[in-house]
Amino acid sequence: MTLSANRFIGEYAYSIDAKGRVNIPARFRQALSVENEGTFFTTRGFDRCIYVIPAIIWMDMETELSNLSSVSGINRTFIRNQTRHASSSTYDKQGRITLPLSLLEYAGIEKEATIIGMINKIEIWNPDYLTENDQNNLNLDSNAYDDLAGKIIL
Amino acid sequence: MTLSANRFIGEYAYSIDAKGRVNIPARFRQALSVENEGTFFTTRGFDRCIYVIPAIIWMDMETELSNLSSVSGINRTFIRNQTRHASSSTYDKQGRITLPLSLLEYAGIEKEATIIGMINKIEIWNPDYLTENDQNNLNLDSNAYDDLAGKIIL
DNA sequence: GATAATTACCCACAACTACCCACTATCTTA
DNA sequence: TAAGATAGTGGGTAGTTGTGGGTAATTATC
Repeated sequence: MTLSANRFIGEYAYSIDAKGRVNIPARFRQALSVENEGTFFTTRGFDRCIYVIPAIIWMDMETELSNLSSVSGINRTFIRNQTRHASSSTYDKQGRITLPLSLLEYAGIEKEATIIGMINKIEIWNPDYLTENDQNNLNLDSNAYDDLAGKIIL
Repeated sequence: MTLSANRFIGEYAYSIDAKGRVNIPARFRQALSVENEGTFFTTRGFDRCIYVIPAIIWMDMETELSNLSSVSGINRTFIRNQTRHASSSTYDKQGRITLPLSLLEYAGIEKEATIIGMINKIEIWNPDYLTENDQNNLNLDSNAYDDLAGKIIL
């Protein structure tokens, strides 16, 4: 089963319950926690969404951060911004994770959530923001989109 | 549980009580005191904040200091500046630490404090100074920030 | 050396979180 | 098609976490 280790694809619709729990698609669960006993990391995404990141990938990033010299002010600010919204997490017996309230607010998620596989990480969206966000990106830079499509073909 | 030993991430809001005690986030406690029975060190941060440093990391720094020749005046000054504001500490049964008044004054902390995990150490901030500080750094050096973001990607 | 001030240790309680169990719907397999 | 397994959702409970305050022990002051 090495084929799809840490490779997430597809879109899923789930609900958030009163305790802030979301289901992780069954297909994602194994890859999320490979070799790390069910541990992974959540943080803010570049867009207005939540990132769920496999431990191996997050740890690499952490290691790079720990190699930055604390003497530089901008390094310190960068480290802060990388870690402040992040936390490690595990899922419960039913395969759900509890999302911090701060992240749910950031992503504007209340009851419904769309989960998208982004190859090496997972995104959790407010379903409305998702389509809106991508439409905006397309409007701003449709040429770049076509370039990518031209290079990365099926 | 080797996964996140001595790896501090996340942001937490706590209050300082009348006795100068702050809670240490439960998730940090174990990593803070690995192999040293609850002992760690507090000192001034580079920014206007308080550092809380695991014993293992502090001891490494002490060792390097002890290798500096005392014949050099600048070495002596450097050693002094590293140690004069530092002290060792432990937490009480509820997981709190008592911060020296001098450090609280240095960081301008009164009732509210923001605690940030900085991978291998912890920072304690006056919530107002924190955002102000990082905004200043960004204004001064946003190019360097973008460079870092380009290299260290999620 | 007696008293005041500070610190360390202990207990108490409310809020929250993690863990457990239960139910339904869907998918798989015989 | 029936039966079992898996997946998604909801809720209860015990343990943990954050916060306040009291008392004894230690340190400082006169």
